[in-house]
Amino acid sequence: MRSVCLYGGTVEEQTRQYEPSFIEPKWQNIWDQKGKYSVKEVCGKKKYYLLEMFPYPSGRIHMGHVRNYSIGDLMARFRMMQGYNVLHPMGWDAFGLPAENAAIKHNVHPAKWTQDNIDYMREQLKRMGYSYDWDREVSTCSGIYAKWEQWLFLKMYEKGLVYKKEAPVNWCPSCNTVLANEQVENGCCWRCETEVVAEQLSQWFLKITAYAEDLLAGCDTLTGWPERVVTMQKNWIGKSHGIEIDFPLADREGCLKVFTTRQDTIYGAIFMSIAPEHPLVEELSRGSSQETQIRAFVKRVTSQDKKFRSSEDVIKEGIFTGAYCINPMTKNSIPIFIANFVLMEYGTGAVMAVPTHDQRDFEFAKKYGIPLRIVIQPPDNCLKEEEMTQAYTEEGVMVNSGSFNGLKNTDAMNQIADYMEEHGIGRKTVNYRLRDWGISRQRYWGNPIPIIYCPECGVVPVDYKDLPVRLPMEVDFPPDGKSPLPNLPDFVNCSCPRCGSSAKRETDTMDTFVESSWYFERYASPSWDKSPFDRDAVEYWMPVDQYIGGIEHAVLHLLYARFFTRVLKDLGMVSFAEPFKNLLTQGMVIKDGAKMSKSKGNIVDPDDMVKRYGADTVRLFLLFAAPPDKDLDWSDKGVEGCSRFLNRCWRLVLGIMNAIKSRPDLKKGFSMAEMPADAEGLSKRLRQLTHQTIRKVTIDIEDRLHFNTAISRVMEMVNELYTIDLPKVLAGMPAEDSMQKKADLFAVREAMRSLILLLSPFVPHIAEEMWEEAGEEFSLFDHTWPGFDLDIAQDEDILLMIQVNGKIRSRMTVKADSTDDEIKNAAMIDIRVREWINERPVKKVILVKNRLVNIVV
RNA sequence: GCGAGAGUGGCGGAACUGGCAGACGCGCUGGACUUAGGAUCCAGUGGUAAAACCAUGCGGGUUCGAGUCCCGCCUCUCGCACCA
Repeated sequence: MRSVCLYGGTVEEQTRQYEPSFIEPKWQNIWDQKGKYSVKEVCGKKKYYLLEMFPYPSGRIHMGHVRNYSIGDLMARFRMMQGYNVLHPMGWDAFGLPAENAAIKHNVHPAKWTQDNIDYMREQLKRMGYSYDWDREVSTCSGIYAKWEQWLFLKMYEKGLVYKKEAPVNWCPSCNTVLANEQVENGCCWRCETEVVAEQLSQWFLKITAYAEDLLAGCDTLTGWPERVVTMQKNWIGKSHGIEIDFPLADREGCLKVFTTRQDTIYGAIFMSIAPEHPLVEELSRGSSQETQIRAFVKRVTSQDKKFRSSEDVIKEGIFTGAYCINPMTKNSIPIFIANFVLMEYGTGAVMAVPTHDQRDFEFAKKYGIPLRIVIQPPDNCLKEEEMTQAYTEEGVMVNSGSFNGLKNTDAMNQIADYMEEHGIGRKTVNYRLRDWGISRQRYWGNPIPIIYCPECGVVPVDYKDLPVRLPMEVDFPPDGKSPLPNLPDFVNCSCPRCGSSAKRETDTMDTFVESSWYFERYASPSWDKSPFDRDAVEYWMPVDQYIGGIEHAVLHLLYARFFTRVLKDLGMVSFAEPFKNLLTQGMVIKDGAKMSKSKGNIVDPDDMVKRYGADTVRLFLLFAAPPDKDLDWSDKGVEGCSRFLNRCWRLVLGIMNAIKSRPDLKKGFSMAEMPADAEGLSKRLRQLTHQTIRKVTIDIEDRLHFNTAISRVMEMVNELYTIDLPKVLAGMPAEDSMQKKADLFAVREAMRSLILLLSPFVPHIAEEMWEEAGEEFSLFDHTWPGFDLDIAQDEDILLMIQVNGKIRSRMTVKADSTDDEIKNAAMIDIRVREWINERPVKKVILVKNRLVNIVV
């Protein structure tokens, strides 16, 4: 017989303990059995599509997932309570390399490994109590998903958006596969950080560049996205306006095309630099006295790995080809160099070199003793070629530039471009940094590319009726990490769909970013089998109203998904171009100053935390410790604080209910819910607190996405309720009924109900349990989000600061309806204010409504 | 180098359009209740002897009033990076 003390130990009654390990599974089962979160399209009901980036089934959920999904669940439940028809699905980005590595290491089939992981992680997510509609679960390695993705590939093929070409590609020697440009970070593989090397390979590409302009223009419509993500996308697309200029070759046919954005400097172009990979390298250097040296140079540079070659501190070097071309403006003959810093991937792979006004060209010219020619002079001082120590890249006045002399270079830009177009020297062009998306992967565990190579017909797409091309399940994984597919005759050998002769199947699989480019549409009709998705369902749910995920996909996944959506639109399959209306990029979970990772040994396992504190506490902590878009420091102490707070809420609600239950008369008044208009005393104080809290929490969640401050508002309310000591107040209420008693009881109930409702999207289990304890009906989540009344929330008395010369010297309370003059006069006669004014004449009195009075003397 | 963001107590973080700097939580200190307290409740907690003064990276400015706006620096984080 132990007494649990409430409010200084006055209540000698056994109070039920808060036991998350009991109540959390309880409510999870109830929600599950009642199908609480499965949704249908309801005509006319306002929808809300809340999506979190689906996980790769790596084995276990980590804290970053838990943070991501806790934010999502909060927002989903909040919208549900606001009356939206909320789609909140979950699935698995299930193809990928780790499954193959596991196959080699543990001798388990990737399909089994993946499925086991999915089963385990699904249980982990269920234990967190997220409001997913599990009926819509999608796994991208399933036959049906693969089928419709291959179908989309073929549609794109028909549209000319898919092509195969031999090109230098990014090869990751550790993953044994090719990577897209977006998947190379600082010259290293995005997944394993191995240095990427260049390989010449024949590869399948998706023509994302055909949408470069549209993707860029669409950026301006992404008003619900973080600005930096939009900027990153814009930079990645990298549009630049310029002009393509023809430099005729001297002593032979043809010309060298260059792309430049600085046509104003063309009169200073006194040599030419071309990339070592440039197709004219061979021809131009033929017959040169140093042909062998040129070969050696080209070979050396092209064999350097990407990271090394593109790093800033690589010295600029080059070699003269022996050939010349003509500067079309000066008509001078200028030498053509091969230079290591010129990129074949950008522009035309050739640049006109203007050493006086481009730092790279300057360094190059200095090294090889090429003379300089200034064509732009700064407005004030006069540059001299022989005194220059660096290139002058600022604005200025044109000199040495024929008929353009004397013009501001910024003004000359267009005039020169026009002149060149008129004289057939060049064409205005737009150039993009964006490259086509290489999707071939030399891997097994991915979606097969549905293509057949026929010795008669060439490249032939698989027939639609033969979809999907299935991965063979009987496979041995070679220990060298290479794909087993090319060595499987049953898979490779097939007959040509066109002529029937024996043919070979494509053995590359698709980049897994293809799956994540349309899964959000698949959720709308996850078992649909007539096409990738049911158009009506997609039109009902899409676009995603709120998308939540890590910043690491700012370019990769988000760009691909935008591209795919545009393709679907052009295929007539959807009506919209942008898939994600609002985007929230959540920060990382940090421990001891570093991102949680196995190698750092600073991982906190969600399972352990849930076991110790319960899912609600973990969720609350992740939402409370930082705003969602900032990095979050994991703190064991902080978690305890959240656990403590939930216990406090629990005792508060149960304490009130105990007091009510022990007094039949209170119970009666308590449930009547009738509020007299002119509330005074307790009820007034309580109602004001309640409505102020509702107001702040609602704004914090809905408008500002500041969940941490929303929680702090609720904490303030709880603290305030504790100082009132409601159980004691209730116990001391008179036996006979009165209007005052009714009002007070109503206000207590309103406060308690509101408190639980405000907490519910953060901590749904304890909220549901307290709701039940408070005698309310299941389910809390059928109840609408509490509204607030501004009149009730309004303070009658306002505390005003009084400043003298901008420094706070006193404060006073005034009635909310006081006039300006009343307030000013009241401030002037304040004793402390008089001392500070000290008989000096008052120059000015500034009044800021509801804030302060400032007296200037 | 370019672009974006940030710099506030011992710590995580508050402060909407300029208007009580440090909400809320952690930690710490004291007290209450206790056989006990690492449970719970109450109080305190930026600095300094101070009711005054000083404090939001540094230096200027605008203003009655600046964490917030402007100018110039410093530092950190992120993205892009020889892009012609």
